[in-house]
Amino acid sequence: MTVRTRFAPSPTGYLHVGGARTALFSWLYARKHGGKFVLRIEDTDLERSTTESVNAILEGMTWLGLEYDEGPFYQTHRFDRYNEVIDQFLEAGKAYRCNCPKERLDKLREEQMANKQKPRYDGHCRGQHVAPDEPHVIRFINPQEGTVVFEDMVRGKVAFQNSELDDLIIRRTDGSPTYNLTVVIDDLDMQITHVIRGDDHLNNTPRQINILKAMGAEPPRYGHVPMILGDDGARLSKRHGAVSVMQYHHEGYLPEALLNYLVRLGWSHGDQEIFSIDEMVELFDIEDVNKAPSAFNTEKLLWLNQHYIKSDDPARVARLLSPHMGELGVDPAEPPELKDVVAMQADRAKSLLDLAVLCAVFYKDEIEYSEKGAKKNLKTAVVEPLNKVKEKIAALEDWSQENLHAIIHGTAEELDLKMGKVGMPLRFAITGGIASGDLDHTLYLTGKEACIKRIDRALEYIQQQG
RNA sequence: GUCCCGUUCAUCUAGAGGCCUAGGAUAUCGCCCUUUCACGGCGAGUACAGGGGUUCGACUCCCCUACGGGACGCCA
Repeated sequence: MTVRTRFAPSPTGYLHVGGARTALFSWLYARKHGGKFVLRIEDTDLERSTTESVNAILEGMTWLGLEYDEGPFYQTHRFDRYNEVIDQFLEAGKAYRCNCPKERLDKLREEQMANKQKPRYDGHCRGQHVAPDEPHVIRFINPQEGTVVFEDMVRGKVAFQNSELDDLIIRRTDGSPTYNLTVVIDDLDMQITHVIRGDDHLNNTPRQINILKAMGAEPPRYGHVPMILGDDGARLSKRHGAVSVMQYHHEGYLPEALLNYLVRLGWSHGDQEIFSIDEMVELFDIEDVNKAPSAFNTEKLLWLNQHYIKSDDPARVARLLSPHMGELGVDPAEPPELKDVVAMQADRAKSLLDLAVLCAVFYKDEIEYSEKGAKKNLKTAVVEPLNKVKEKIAALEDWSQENLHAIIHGTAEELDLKMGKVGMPLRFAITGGIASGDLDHTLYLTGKEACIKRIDRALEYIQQQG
């Protein structure tokens, strides 16, 4: 039997990190077992479903690289099939029409709550004859005795009393089928073998198993993964900041960093923190996922992002960085080569946004000084060393890091100054205070012409300050 | 309210009855490296929710309590 998993979001918003993690687990499970990963769009809620949301979800999956093998399938295209099953149920006496007015249902619920009972439909219309042409819903006849037991891949054995369940609606008054019915039919028709989903669905599982049994089918295996909480331990929501996967894209996160972070949330493999996609596929096991919800921690995500920024191929990082450079108004196509700048600057960036700022100075005509930095670094005392370095640079024919290194150190020696007295103002003159790598490396990438220009400008600035 | 589920450092986690003086990672702090900022290296503090059992022995098994989350919809 080939493994078939699925991701089945409802298109009522963007792809959020919780959904992304569930999708990742599902995808990993399929990949690990050489199976198929199916994407299904659960859009039976006509009111709230939008194509923008579908696109947003697709976009998020693509960015993360969670490619699906089949789909996307839309539930709205499958109404005939759902109705077929509902009609069969009706014929076989496994479902019935119900015309209980809302008022009756509300009252029932209130009474049950007052009696400290779980609110549930009382089966009032079970024996009644409701004519097909009057407004009605269809309810599934749920067994009222016995227990539904299943072995969940993450929770272990889970049992629900049938007496806790009621006759749920499977077709609305407007004729549209409802969630618990459609998932069951789809998972069956799409031959899903392993249903990996958020644990907010745990309570739906016994109902779905009962429907499946009524169809004479065997239930798939289930794995309910705990949800993700915000930093404060409360359910993740917009007030926690970025929740949408694409938001992370825009904020300069690498997809592999988010993936790595997400896979470690609720799952681990010994002491290992860094996982390539291949390692995830090889090592991940849904059975090892924790049962408890975990809190999303941006600090750790940031650490992983930095890790990938500094250890990925600089050429690749440069490609991802380019658009962000453009946003800062510089053109990274000009020399120096962006990948060289990235190679030098990557260590100090936690995001591509940071990195863009760090790299932009190498492409600007005019750099800005921070007031505090200028006050500290550009004093009359530094005029002499700056001038000297400038002269030597101007005379330098072979533009190499080694020669620049020699110039800087030579100047310090000649003037009998400590390295810092030469290096600090020089670095400030060249970068305007932006952190960068070795001074000679920084000068080298900045280029001869720009170096001279920037030193001149610093000297001018000092003169103006008097 | 009822049902279901969960609970190890601030956070993510290791732990399958003796390996635990509870390990790793992030964050924090300190030291080292260093022409800056980082990176890197080394080090520090911080946790088994509480109470009862079972056992020679419990973070690990059982029960109760507390706390947290989920579900209870003509949403998915």
